[in-house]
Amino acid sequence: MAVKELPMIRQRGVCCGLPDIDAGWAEGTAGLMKALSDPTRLTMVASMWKAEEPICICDFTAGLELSQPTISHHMAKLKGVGLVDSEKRGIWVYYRLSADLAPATRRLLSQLIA
Amino acid sequence: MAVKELPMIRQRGVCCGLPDIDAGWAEGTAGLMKALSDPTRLTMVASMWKAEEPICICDFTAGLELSQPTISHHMAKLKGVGLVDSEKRGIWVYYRLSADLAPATRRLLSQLIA
DNA sequence: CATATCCATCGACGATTGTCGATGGCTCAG
DNA sequence: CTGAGCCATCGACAATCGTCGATGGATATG
Repeated sequence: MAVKELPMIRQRGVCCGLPDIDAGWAEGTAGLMKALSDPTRLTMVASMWKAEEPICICDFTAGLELSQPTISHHMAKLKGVGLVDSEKRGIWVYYRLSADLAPATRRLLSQLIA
Repeated sequence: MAVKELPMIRQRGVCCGLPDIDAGWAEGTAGLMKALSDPTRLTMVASMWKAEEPICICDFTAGLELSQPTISHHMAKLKGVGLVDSEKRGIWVYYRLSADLAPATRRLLSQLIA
């Protein structure tokens, strides 16, 4: 990321071009970022990442200081962007990071979760 | 990320523990994610990343189909989390990715922007 | 069956967000 | 000085978000 000099000459009312940024990429990536933009959801994702085994919703409800509907709501958002998979076992529902995460997403998480 | 087996036995009303996730990390990282959770801001960041030279606000206003106050508003958010630096030059204001981004943040962006 | 636990969904609420038009401060050209 | 262009800030608005209590379905126990 070498930083070039500022352009010296510029006429009023005349703007230069921007690099081409794919709108689909921006939309999709923003969706993923939005899913990760809440401390609670980030904590859940990091927990599943570090635990490397499925975690029961009841454990999140007990561990984080939030109501059960709120936990469910956050988990639904993570599921909505395909970050997690769920598995029902008896009366419990276990969540884990999706088995088929895109490699880029996996690298992103490994970068994110120290 | 080997996925272990589900716990077989579990008593009703008894929950296991969660991995320890630092609350400060969650809060801070969520803030960064929130800054990147909008397609417009993501496009701006990617533009500055790829251009490797400062970009004038007027170029964003011309290139993205949004009003000038909206562009300014988004840029202010990016500046708020320390992602960008600004430099006034005549009647123009140029923005670039912050010169002293945390290495982890830089790696994150390089991972994000294909 | 009756009861208790776990969980998702619904409906509601205040808070935050993305967007815009209007305004005013700078800065340069004439 | 005057006018015009660039930009940040303000005030407003609809939309979304995070949170909760209430409800109901599913499942296991007795």
